[in-house]
Amino acid sequence: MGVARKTKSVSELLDVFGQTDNALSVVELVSKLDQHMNKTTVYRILDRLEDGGQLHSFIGKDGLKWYAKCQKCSSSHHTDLHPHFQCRDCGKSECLNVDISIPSVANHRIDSAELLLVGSCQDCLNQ
Amino acid sequence: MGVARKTKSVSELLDVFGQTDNALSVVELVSKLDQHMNKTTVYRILDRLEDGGQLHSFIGKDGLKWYAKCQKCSSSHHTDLHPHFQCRDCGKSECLNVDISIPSVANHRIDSAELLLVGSCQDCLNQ
DNA sequence: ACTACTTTCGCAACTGAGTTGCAATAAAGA
DNA sequence: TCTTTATTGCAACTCAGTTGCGAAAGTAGT
Repeated sequence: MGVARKTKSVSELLDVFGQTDNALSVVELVSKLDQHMNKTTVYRILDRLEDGGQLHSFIGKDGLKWYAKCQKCSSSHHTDLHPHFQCRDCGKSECLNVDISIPSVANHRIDSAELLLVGSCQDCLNQ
Repeated sequence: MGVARKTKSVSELLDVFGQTDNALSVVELVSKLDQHMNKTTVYRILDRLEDGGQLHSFIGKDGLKWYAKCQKCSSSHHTDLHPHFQCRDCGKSECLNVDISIPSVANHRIDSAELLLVGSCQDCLNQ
């Protein structure tokens, strides 16, 4: 389905994603939008935006959920297969513009893959 | 540090891992060992075993933590870098004996990587 | 075996991310 | 404007994982 109605909450959330190229954790979004909407609403809108192909999500190294804008994703399937990077120092995550190859595995059907790289980002290396 | 004392609980937990080559979710372990030890104990022993290099862990597609036996891991760093597979039908996870190449990323220092493949396992394909 | 020391365990209470049900609200089309 | 239906807020809940502390059990020394 995705988003059916352009509500104020939806545009506010999209605005936040429009202001950055980084991925955003749900926790961060909920607290950033705390004055504007309920956390349940944040969760539900993120769901719908992912459903509609505007956002994609991944699980960070600590098990928390992150969302980022889609570049080449479609609602049917996410063609924009790319790794994600998470900085162990500052915690920020980002999408990487790198192609990855998914190994084929005997006797398994692979539907999707998620590669998470953990290390130090540029900002944290320079200090 | 790892495990300093060979307690009954530690050997029971290692026994469970000895009986399978699959990865085991913490949730599964806690419920399987429910009659034998407290869940806090399970969490703490798993921590110590990972610390000592006997087990390694990864985060499943739903954000839950999984553990598996180490083959070539050391306590200093896990040299046995391999992807993990999780079946979207039955939920089971396993370590894959496949080498993966970690892309290098400009202006980032990569310390570790985690590749999770999601799809259908052999058992679920055959039914 | 006994003692002393230190790690480990159980318990109970807690934290925090994510979910659910339902009544109230607000888009969008007629 | 009216009606329909998606969306929102709220409050309560679920459940994985954590914490503090007193009790129990390894381990080393004698």
